[in-house]
Amino acid sequence: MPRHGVATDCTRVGRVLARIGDKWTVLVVRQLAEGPRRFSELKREIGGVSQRMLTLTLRGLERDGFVIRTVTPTIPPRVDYELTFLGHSLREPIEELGNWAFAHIDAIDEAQREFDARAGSEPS
Amino acid sequence: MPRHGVATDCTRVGRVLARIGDKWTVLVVRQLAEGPRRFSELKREIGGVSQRMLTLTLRGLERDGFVIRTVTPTIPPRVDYELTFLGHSLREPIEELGNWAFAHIDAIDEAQREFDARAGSEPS
DNA sequence: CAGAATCCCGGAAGATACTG
DNA sequence: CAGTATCTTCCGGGATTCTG
Repeated sequence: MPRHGVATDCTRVGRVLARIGDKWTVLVVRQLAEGPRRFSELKREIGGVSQRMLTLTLRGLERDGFVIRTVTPTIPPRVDYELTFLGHSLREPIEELGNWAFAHIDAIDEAQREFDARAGSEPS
Repeated sequence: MPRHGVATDCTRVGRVLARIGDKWTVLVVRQLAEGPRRFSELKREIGGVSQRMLTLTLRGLERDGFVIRTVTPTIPPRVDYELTFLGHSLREPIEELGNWAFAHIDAIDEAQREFDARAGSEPS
């Protein structure tokens, strides 16, 4: 069993964060967690995402082994995306983060308000 | 107790991810987890970070209430940073993520190699 | 329908120089 | 020592257009 502390190897955590920390990945994973989705379904359900970014996000997830892309070569074509086992396992740490965010978001908000108030009233 | 699913509210998770998902935050938190640090200590220990980015990262963490900044107005000046209680609580989800990353990084690496191999050999 | 290709902009982030 | 200021470069990401 490898012994590792607070954040394990920086590089590893950094790479994972670089993936799930981007703008759309978490939203996509959340939708796919509820079942397979077509491209247009994801686009509609997520809302605010461009085709380009949805494509890039899905490609990244596919490359990392989080998502499987299934093409049905009909006309018009149909493409389904679904989480792999690895993709599903990613839900746990994301959910943890979500729970943490839910629990502490108010404290963060207030800290920000206080900070901004101080910054506004004590310039040089 | 609020009931919330996979990723809680997107906005909340998104804001937290936007903070800890940036390039340097996790590295800084990891160092501060081991105890208070001076600016130059952080800069040296982290390595590769510019003064500018370290400053901005610390300001962001301070604003969010994760870090306390203590100035000792000597000459030369001395500034210490330390995690707040909120900051320490952030270590848990980060560590979870670290553990997850540690456990699955090999699978991700191989998925990437396979994907890249396919992409290289099956162009139109 | 599901993208690929192209153009474009704003912000992230690095390098450098200066300062209390 | 611990920043701030400025400049520049780079890239994420949006809008639009085209295609099998």
